[in-house]
Amino acid sequence: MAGSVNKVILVGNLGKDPEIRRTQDGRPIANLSVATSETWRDKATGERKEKTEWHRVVIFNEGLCKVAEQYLKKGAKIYVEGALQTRKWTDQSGVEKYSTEVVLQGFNSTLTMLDGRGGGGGGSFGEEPGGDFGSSSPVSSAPRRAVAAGGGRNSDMDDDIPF
Amino acid sequence: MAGSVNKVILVGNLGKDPEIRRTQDGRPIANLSVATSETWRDKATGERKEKTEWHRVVIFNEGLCKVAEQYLKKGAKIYVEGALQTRKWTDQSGVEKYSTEVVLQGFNSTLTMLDGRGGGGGGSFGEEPGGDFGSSSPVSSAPRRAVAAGGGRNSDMDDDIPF
Amino acid sequence: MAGSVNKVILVGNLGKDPEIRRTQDGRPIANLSVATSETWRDKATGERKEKTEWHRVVIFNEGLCKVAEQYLKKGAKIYVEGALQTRKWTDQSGVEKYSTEVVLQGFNSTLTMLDGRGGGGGGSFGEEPGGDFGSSSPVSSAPRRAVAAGGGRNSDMDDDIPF
Amino acid sequence: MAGSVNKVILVGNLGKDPEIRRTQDGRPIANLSVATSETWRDKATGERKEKTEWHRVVIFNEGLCKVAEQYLKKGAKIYVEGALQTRKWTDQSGVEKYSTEVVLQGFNSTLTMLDGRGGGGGGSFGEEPGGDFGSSSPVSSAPRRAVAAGGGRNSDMDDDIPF
DNA sequence: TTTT
DNA sequence: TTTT
Repeated sequence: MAGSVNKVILVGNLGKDPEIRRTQDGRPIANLSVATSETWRDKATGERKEKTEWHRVVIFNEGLCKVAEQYLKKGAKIYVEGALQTRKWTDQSGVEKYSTEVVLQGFNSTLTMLDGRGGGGGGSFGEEPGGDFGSSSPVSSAPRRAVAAGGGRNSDMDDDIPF
Repeated sequence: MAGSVNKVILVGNLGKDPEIRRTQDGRPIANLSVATSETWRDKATGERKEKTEWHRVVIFNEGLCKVAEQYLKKGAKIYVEGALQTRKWTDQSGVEKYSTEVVLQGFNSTLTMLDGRGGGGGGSFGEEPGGDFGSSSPVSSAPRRAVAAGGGRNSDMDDDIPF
Repeated sequence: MAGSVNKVILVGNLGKDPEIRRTQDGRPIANLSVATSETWRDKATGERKEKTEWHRVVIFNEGLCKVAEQYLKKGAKIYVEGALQTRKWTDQSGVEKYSTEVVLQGFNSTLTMLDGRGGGGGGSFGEEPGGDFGSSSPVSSAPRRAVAAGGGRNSDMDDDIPF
Repeated sequence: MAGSVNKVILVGNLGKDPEIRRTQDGRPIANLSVATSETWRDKATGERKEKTEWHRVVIFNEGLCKVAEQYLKKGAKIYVEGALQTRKWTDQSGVEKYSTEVVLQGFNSTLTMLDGRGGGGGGSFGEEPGGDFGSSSPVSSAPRRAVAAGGGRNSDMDDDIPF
């Protein structure tokens, strides 16, 4: 079917370090466990409640895998944007299982660090038009939007807020 | 954990009519099967390819359940916004299974019809502050944003586009 | 600042046909007027109200410009995903003005047709890794996610959906 | 028009402390200046570039205004979800101007703190079904999704995560 | 099971 | 397993 959208947006924390493995032909795949949670106060008891949801995030994008490997650690807060995908597999006892994952692959995926853990402050990454991240400067090399537009903009935060 | 976001946005088509059931205390729950798909052309063969992903959408919100029951049919195109939730259950053979669903429940859920099937054109619905949809006019009664702002706006589409 | 997200998602209708112009070096730019609207029932009077918001959408992405030019018409319903950008300009009387637009440019932009107007049904498009859309088959050539990837994944959709 | 979506998602930092004012009838309105930025490396020169975009965010929701007033400070990193709205006004010289803002109002707006500045760690807030935030415990009282709902769902998170 |  |  044409005309559809499949998008997941998460802001959460890593429950453990990223796990990186490789396909037979050498492409990296990163797996993240991301926790999001809700807190609320029970109306009846007044008690504070919390529920955590765990998300399996799978990164096929090579550049984003590098970012995950180099910069993400257990506890890191991230923003991820990907697509829902349910995968069927058979466990060792021959039982069919399904696993639903948030897949980062292709043009409309994003991974952004929201804290400075692991040294260096947050960074934002997405699939770039021409390939993967340059090895020389993986954090900042992402040639995102051709931002040439709007010449003369000042990015100093303290003295140039237009409103 | 505080400071997290768990959001799914889908635009897709219903694979079958909504299924409505009720909890023991009478609250409705609607289940939708929503298809999204990707199409692309195989680089090697030039062949046109397509992959469909099926999403289980569960609506706990009473007003949105009514909308689903009354207006949605197999084939309908919808926009849904909800949260990811993975649920554990045990099948009849005692095997533990997990099911991941897109849950519409609470303040930040939306269901919008994008075509006119079932009679009546698209409509947009979200959880309203004060409760469920009024029974008298379920489609249009949603008191959404207090739109009083911006007085004097003209909603004619043909003669009042400001740019 | 690193670690930021700037995203706009609209589902709305075109108020007029797309306007295509070209930069001095020949790159196309498409301008769309997209209407979104809210309807609600006034709590006091019970009156049905509606407010329409108009959005200026600017497409710098060459492939999406082609799509806009060839497939979009006044009245078409679309899904767009882009970024907010405010631009400063000076009118003929020398008065400084600001214009805020939804910009589709770069990797994280999407344009999807949600109806079949203009002949051909909905279609989904995004910036592809390697460049612009192939001229031979602009609609379907978008090599989106390499969906075969992920070794062992089964993309048959007819016989193994879990619900 | 029915069947539309108008959504803005930002992750960015406050350029200055929130500005709170009140309507004549005493309802609070908070204005935030939120910066998002893009960084990239110039392909020709190899130079590191950055462009900052400033967003005017206006909060009409009373509970979220309280949160802004009490917890947000210049520099704070936040997640906001709202709708685009363009407002027309006339300046002191009688010149008509337009201002486009991200409006948080009504059911589908969210404000989440992503760092602990100002004392207290991140927190997540949205419009709750029944009214504004309780004054006794503004941070944690948000009765978000009634998470206990969904009979038979297991919300224990420590021992049954599938990955 | 949808849709194109 | 995270985080508060």
